[in-house]
Amino acid sequence: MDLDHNMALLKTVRPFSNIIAQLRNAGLRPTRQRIALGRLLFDAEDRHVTAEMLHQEALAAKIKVSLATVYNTLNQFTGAGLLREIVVDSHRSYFDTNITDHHHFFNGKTNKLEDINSDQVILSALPQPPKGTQVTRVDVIVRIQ
Amino acid sequence: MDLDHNMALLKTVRPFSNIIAQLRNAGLRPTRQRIALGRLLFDAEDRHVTAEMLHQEALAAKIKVSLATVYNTLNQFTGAGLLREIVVDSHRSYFDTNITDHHHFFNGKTNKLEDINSDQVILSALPQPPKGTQVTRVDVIVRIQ
DNA sequence: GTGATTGCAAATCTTTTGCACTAAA
DNA sequence: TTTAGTGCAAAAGATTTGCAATCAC
Repeated sequence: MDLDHNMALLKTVRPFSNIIAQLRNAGLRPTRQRIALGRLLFDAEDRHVTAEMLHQEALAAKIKVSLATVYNTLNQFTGAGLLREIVVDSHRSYFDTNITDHHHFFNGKTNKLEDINSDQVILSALPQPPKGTQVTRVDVIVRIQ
Repeated sequence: MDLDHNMALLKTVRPFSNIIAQLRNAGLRPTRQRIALGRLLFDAEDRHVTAEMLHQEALAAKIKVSLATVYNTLNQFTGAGLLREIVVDSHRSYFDTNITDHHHFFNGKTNKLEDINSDQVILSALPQPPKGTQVTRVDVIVRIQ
């Protein structure tokens, strides 16, 4: 039995998500809006969205939700560890559904993010953090054109 | 007033930088505002500033300059290669006077940046950029608390 | 029912821009 | 004199917030 094939199958099967359970687990009431946004976000492969993008997508899918609620929801999901914010552009916030350890390509022409698997980047030396501090995360951003 | 005295005075006033020549070289007219901001930025060790910070600093130094001009100047300096923009916070732009190849600590508690010398980070593996693109820059941000 | 959530509009914050004025060449 | 640069206020974007209406439990 081929492991890669199994993994691919798992990802294919993932559309039956338990977003409701995830929300409850995070202490967030499973409201219509949160469930709908959660499905848009998690019932697909790894995604990188801005609030505006997700709002447009929701409207296109006939989900009635305000932009303010999209912002609030993205922030709540991030606080709950369901999303990760990626800082690549000082004018816009991107949110990543892939919360495992990994890095990013950022295309400055298309403004699109792309995941880099953590095993593709080897950081063989890092400095000691300043006294009294500890490392919370290391982001590697490969900017491309 | 004799010439030697003038030269001595000039040296006293601008001990280390020649911002006027740098500006001319970059095709930017050496105006009173650009010279003053340039001195604040470059007559010191490596600095990480936001527009608001530099504006406050200018006002404190009795330099009459508007916030809009500070923004414009930071962008022009960056375009001319005198500064580098560092993206660590999706709500604010930081500018770094160190334009050599290096990386950063970003303290999430104090919102302060600190340089990491490029020889302190060893990236021994990086993925191939996607077809049709080329790497323009690699940023390593070590987030600390 | 009650407490959390939502929608909307207004507020806030950062950054850019239009235009008349000023200064550098 | 000619053109670039500046200041100001207004505009533009992104994001947050206050509050009444609505929804989940």
